[in-house]
Amino acid sequence: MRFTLRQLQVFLATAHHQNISRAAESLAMSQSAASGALSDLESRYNAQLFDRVGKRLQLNAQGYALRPLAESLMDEANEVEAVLEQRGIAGKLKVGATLTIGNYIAIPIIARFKQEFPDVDLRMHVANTEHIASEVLQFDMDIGLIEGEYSHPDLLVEPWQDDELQVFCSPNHPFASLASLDDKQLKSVPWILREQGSGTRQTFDRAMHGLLNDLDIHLEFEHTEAIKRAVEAGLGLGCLSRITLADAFKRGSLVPLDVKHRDMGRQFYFVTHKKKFQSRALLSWLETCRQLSDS
Amino acid sequence: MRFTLRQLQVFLATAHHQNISRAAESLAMSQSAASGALSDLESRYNAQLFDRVGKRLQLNAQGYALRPLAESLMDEANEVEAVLEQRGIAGKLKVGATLTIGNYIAIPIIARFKQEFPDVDLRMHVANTEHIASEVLQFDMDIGLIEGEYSHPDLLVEPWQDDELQVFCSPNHPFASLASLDDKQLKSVPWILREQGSGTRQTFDRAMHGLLNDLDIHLEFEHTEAIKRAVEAGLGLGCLSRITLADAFKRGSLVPLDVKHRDMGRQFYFVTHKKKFQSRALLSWLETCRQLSDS
DNA sequence: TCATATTAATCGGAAATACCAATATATTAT
DNA sequence: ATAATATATTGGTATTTCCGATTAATATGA
Repeated sequence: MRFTLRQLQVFLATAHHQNISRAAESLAMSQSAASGALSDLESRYNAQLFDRVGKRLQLNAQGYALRPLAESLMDEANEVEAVLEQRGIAGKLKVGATLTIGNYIAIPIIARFKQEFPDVDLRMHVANTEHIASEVLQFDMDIGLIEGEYSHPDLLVEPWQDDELQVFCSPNHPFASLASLDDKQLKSVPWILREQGSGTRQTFDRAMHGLLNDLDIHLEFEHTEAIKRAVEAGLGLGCLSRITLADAFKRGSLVPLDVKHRDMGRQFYFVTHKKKFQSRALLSWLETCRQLSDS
Repeated sequence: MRFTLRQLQVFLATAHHQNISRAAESLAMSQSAASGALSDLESRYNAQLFDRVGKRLQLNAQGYALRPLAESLMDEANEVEAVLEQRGIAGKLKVGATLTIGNYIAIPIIARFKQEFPDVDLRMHVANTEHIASEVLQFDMDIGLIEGEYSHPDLLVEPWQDDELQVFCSPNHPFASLASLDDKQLKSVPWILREQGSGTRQTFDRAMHGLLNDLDIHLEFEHTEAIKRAVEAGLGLGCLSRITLADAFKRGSLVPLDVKHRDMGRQFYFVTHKKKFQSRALLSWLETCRQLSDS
């Protein structure tokens, strides 16, 4: 073995920041040491990991090939260190989730996980599917919990649990007492929906296929609470994941509506990087997720 | 990261040899350096990896927990180095196989594999199922190809391909012309079989369940060729994997016999260590195995 | 366009580390 | 008890790592 873990750390930090100085800073070492470590790694193997265009460090093909392996190696080195330090399951775990999942489903999971594994430094970041996928790809996030379908050669996308959208209105709405709605009725009223690009909207659009151009999309919000309040105020019909509506239905502040011949089903997925080492913290997180969605 | 790859190498070599001096020798370093590296690793983390009983170094609980992770880490470090050196798929691959598999099935696989991946240093070691499993457990072997069922919490045993045993006799034997044999006939003649403990014998015993005590086991050999020659000489009936008999049947030097109500089916398995890093060489080997057993 | 800021690479020296040979110490075998 | 075998320790040397300072090259902005 003619490289050191330190050199790999420098390589990874540099790939991350695309900047030696900030990489050095993040590793609490001098810029010269980082520069030296990197060029040492390269010259030892007669390899170019970065293309130096001016003072810019651009990861090249070989560096690109190295990155996932190096990342995985460092994760594993952390596990080794955990055993050496006789720590239990500990470490950092960066989880990304979409709005619906992060605000509703993830909350009880986080509670349970923190209780079972208090030594894991868990960070949850809420963003849209695409953003989460790209962070997982960049190794900036350990796992993503997403709604929309997403596929990429380097990503492992695993179905996790089923979900269904639910059309709803205020109790005072004329539709509130109807047994079910047909296409004509759907076209006759204003809608209040999540914005384009969200997983919820994606599913809605698919479910309303063929009808989409005729629908009156009155308002778009980026948050489920805003939509619920707008619908409550009688501004129109809404369509959101059942999970976000359970409370409102129980209280009677909103009313579920049955829609004919429209499939509102969808799935939530785990998304991870294929080349990433599966740390014990990550495996425990997955385990906790699965346990709580079975019950 | 407060440990080095070198220290981990020393740890692993010591765990392997249970002896610092030979570990040092295998790493081409002095005994004192190895001793120093190991005690450095231990003192840095205030950890005991080995119990020093007299001059014996006995891996203890913590060391035992560390070993699979460390082993996996080093394997992955080798992959990293392969990328740095811009090698293709290369490295060492130690394959263990039982007699039947090693001498018959593995030959064409090895030929194909060497042709496709000439840079992999492939070593095949033939031994019985139990021995192979224990070497895989000790990380002395990357993968085992076994016949018998075998289970262990740290081992991953994956079904690979089907096989069937075949009863056979010499062309001059009175049974040669019979359409099929019943239990009474099976009991009336001497048998020439593989020895107790072999996978082939294990399957035979299971197939002959209820009849076993009444069978006349005339001879036991450790090699299939010996059994075939003895049966050819008219010394009795044999029972071996079909694969080892195809040639003899084609030449007419041996004759297959049909046996009623006896299930001679069995399976071959891949066996690997759960915690082991799957190197590209190993994955390629598995791929080659699967390709050739499909066709 | 020219000055200023930013950044990567390089150099010299200090500190830390890895290594070896020799030696001391401990255990097993005869 | 003695020889043989192993591990740990010590002292000394070579190597490596790192920092601060400097230099060279590139962006930024007036």
